[in-house]
Amino acid sequence: MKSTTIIDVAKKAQVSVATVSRVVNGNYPVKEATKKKVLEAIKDLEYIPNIQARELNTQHSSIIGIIVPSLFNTFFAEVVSGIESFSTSSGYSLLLTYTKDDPICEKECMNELLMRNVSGIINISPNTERVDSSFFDQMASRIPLVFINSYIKRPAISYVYNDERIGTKIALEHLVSLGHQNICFVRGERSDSYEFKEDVYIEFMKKMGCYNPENIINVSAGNSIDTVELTAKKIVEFLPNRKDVTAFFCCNDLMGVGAVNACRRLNLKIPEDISIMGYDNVSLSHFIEPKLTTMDQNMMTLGWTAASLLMEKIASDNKTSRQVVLQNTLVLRDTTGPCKTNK
Amino acid sequence: MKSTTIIDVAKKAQVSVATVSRVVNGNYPVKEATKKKVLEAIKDLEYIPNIQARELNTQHSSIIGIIVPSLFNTFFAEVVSGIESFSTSSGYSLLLTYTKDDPICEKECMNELLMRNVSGIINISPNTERVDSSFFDQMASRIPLVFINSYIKRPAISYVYNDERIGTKIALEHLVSLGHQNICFVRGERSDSYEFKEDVYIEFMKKMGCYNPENIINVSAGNSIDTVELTAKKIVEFLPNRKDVTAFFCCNDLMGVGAVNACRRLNLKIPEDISIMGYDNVSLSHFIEPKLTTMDQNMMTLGWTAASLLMEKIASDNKTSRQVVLQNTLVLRDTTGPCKTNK
DNA sequence: TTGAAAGCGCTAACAG
DNA sequence: CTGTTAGCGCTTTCAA
Repeated sequence: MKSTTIIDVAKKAQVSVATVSRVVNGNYPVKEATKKKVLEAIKDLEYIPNIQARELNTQHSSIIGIIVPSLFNTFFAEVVSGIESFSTSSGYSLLLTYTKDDPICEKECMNELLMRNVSGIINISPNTERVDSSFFDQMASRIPLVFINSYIKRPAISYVYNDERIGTKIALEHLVSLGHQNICFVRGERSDSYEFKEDVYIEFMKKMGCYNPENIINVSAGNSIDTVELTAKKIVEFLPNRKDVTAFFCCNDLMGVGAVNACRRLNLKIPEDISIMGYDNVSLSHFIEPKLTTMDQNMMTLGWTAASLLMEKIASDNKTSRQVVLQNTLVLRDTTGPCKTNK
Repeated sequence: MKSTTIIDVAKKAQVSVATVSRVVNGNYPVKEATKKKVLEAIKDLEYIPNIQARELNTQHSSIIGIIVPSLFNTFFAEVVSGIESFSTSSGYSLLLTYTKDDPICEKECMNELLMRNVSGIINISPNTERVDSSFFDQMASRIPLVFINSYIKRPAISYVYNDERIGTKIALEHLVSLGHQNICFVRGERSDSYEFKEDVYIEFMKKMGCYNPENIINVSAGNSIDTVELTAKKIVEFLPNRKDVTAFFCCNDLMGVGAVNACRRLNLKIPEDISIMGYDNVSLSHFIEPKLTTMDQNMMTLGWTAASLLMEKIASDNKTSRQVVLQNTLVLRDTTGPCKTNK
């Protein structure tokens, strides 16, 4: 499987390899007649340039490394699409690695990408708190790094994330504006984002004078294939004993959909009897009916911005870092409505 | 951002680059003391070998190119996970490209991967009928190619696919066994898999003596974020004029969910009034309620097998090809039931 | 057990 | 405008 090289083309066209290189890259003047000869030879030989060799030479790579926990959660798939939409148009390709939610694996991914000489790395939902942060500092000094939705900040790394504190508040205010007071908080375990949201929730509810710690439900795994069903079961168990609850705030859309399913099983009408807020606005949230009211996490923008931040970093030879904060916006759909008891 | 090279290590350890290479690769004997010196230098300098240079030299690559239409349908994400589970353990990385359902783009992806010198390409759901098949032959002669769920077969390409003909038949038989006769076929455009499902459908319905070309609905984009809604709208339009239709066979689960939504909007009870079959068994199919009856496409196995077939091809220097056929199995859930008019 | 050196395919001075 | 040549970082003969 020996492939044709620039030398073969040069021989066939009876010119030097430099000339071939010139017509391929179009970066230096070449006489029209010569160019034609070369182009012909390229076509005859079905020559395709070897980018690896080119990039070894130019000391420049056009591959972006991506680190995701998995693609199973469409949140990540949507972010990757956002990255792709930016990077493809700038001539970059995507090298994809999986952490499987394992910090050790995450380190390996980084090393792997470094060896492959990618021009930069985008890490979606890094496990910063579980990996020695000096590791990230060290990495950041070697290669442009952009983190998406990371909670720890290091000076040499660029970040894009949503302000989920404000987003949570907006969501809760929406429910309150509809007259809800007994709002149940549904979360998963082991993610800073749940902690943040819970903090905001507790403070908010206390200020309203209707905080009740029993209204916090933890469904354990928050991003697994089982999250929907886990949530549904928990709520089917919980709700019958808590008739006063009129709304659910769910930390992500999987939980939101689980809540919808639970209420259906309990023969509750949505949103007449009970209101449900999701979070993320993954496609699932509008695939189901009633369509889920949720907070948009701007996945496409997240990915797109991450890619553009990475380009900035590459352009500045990794000398600059920047942070971009996006705002979650309320996506009003069919699962929230006026509180029954206040009608 | 100059990174440390093998030369730096050699200098620091006061040995030749060849020796460093030997300890890095562990493929030739090196005296213990020397090895220790080198290892120390590597650690001090935080040396990471440049795989691009290595592979340029060894004429061997350890990257697998993947071509997907998009990641919006989790079908693809799940297949990619299957590929990943095999390839990572064999030391291969994944270069991901998107066709956006565009045959031109698909060709570009192939070229892009070829230029990047990947060791082989896995194409998930190729668009074979719209691309000049000589293009694929030509590609196959240059680089190991594995197609997943492809329609056309070329001798130099390896294939894994589900026998969707039999699967489609099983699905249709399931509907017929419930008494359905006027079964509507819902497909998208531009994918081989729709074509052969339609073939089977037509033949099947003709044999039953109830084929009606008007019962074939094309929702256009079959794998986009809009597929669910597109399908729902089409069916909401279609169904009121076709009261005789009692069941839908949908070419994938996105369409299946769209059909469920449509029937709900029309106040039809599922499965009492109407039955719906999906196809794929993506997670979405059991996230919604009623949970979708569907055909399992073994996405993980599909991906895993594709990767192993690719390894075979690489090992044989692209001299051998093989085909693996998997069977779709019926996943009985809540959206199919006895035909009303036959009750 | 080690080093010197050729070369993987390509680009970019430099010289003509 | 075009050819010659020196590498990019690495592996691997071939000699020592």
